Amino acid sequence: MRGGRMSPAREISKPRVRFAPSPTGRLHLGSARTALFNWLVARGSDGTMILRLEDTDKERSSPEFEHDILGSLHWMGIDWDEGPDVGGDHGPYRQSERMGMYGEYARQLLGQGKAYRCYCTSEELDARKKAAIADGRAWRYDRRCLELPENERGRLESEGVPYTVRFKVPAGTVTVEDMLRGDVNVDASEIDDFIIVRSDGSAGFHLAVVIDDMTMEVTHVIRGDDHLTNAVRHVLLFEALGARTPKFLHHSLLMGPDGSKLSKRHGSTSVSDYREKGYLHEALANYLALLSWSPGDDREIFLLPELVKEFSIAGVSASKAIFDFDKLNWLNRKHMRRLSASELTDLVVPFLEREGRDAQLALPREKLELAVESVRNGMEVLGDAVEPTDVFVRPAGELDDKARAELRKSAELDDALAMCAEVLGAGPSADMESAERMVAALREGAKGKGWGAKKVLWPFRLAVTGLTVGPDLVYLIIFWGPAGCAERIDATRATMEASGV
RNA sequence: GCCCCCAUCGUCUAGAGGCCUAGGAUAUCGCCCUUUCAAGGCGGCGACACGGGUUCGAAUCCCGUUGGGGGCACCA
Repeated sequence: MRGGRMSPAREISKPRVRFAPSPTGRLHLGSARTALFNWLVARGSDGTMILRLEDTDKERSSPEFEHDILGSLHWMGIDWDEGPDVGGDHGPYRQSERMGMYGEYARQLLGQGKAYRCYCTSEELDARKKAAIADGRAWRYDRRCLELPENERGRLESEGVPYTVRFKVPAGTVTVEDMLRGDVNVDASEIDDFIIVRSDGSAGFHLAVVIDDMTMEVTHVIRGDDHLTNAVRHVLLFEALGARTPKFLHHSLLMGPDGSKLSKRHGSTSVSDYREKGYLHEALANYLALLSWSPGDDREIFLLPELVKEFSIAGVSASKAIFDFDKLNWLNRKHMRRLSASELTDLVVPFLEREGRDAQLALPREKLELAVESVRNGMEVLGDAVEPTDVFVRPAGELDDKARAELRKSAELDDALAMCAEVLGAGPSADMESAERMVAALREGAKGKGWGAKKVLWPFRLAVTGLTVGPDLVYLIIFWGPAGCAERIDATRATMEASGV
């Protein structure tokens, strides 16, 4: 928490914040974190959350991605008060629908001499840039079109040569007031005259963002560190437009395990990937919040409402955040543990469906819940319930090789299994308590013979399930019932005899 | 290359000049529990990047170095 200690989120009075993704891909984990920070600030201080789609890049934007972004946000529990789907007083909320507005402001800047037309083509620019770099000079736009002779300008205009509009960066020092990093000062000479209107007449990113933030009355711009230098341009634009500059907070970027910006080569990076993998939305949101934010004490498990209550900008760190898959897994476990058997089962069912586990799905609901419950502490993600619950739909008497070998090794197998049959015969009921009593009785029985408990319990597992690994014995007893278990043991014996033991 | 940001265990972090022999979590290792796999309990390993200041005293403040990251598009 080096960067700065500003007022807690709830001390900000009615902020208007926005999350402004561009629909050029599925919602990235890093963007989700940005959205979460914005949302926490809004919800923690009676503010307004705005969702704005920055879809000015027609080539790369798609409705499919837009759908994924809204869906992923909703899944995480993030909502908004104004946005493309819910409307609001400052709409429209898609930049593609705001183009007319940008044109007006661009004309205003042009009229005031704060911007100028540039007739340089991309090719010319490219060539001059290459030349500059070859000469070892830093390349910045050379202002050729700002200094165009009048007659030349007139000729180009009358010929209708396409042009871009560039912002005329004034000399001086620009200060970005960042809530996390303090004042960031940059000399304007570092910034070249950037393009605010493209040659096709559409607004560029910087113009669109600033006009939107201005007209949407955004008070706090919370976004990634990668925009810190852009903020310099934005401050310049706000000033040129005579608008109040919002407060900024540039949080650190999400990195992969190797320390570079989290990207596909580190594995899955979209929220929907994690949803599909079987992570709980509570766990993902919790984890994302914990990257760069800390409550200041040892607590780590938070539900969204608790996060809203606890989150404060003062607890946000300015340093890098590496995405740690292990810790996410741990948090997912923690959050799964809070779920009831019924809730967990609801979440597991789609995974059983996806894997075509018809047999499990055909189970009566309470049996399925029991099966899921019995394997829950082995689960890291929801999909982990699929394979381990197979044990409950195995045919009786079917042995895998390891189980068969273990059974053969057992010296007093017949005695042990006879004891199992006896104990199982003692009770028809199949609740947790009586199942525990039966296991206890098996232990007692073993003790009575001077054996360790394993001598009886191990063959019990092997004979009932035909496998060497599986859920706790009490679950087996409840699932099949004492009589069912006894039958399965008999079936295993028959198998053993048939194979000549 | 230029500009900007960042710097505590492998990772996420606590730390607001003396509460620091630097705390927690995760990962890892070991032990315990134990019918299997886990889970759980207990314990171990493990960090203030470096160098200068300021100060009675620095992980904390300042400067420099190094390292990492970001930006320098008619992408956002």
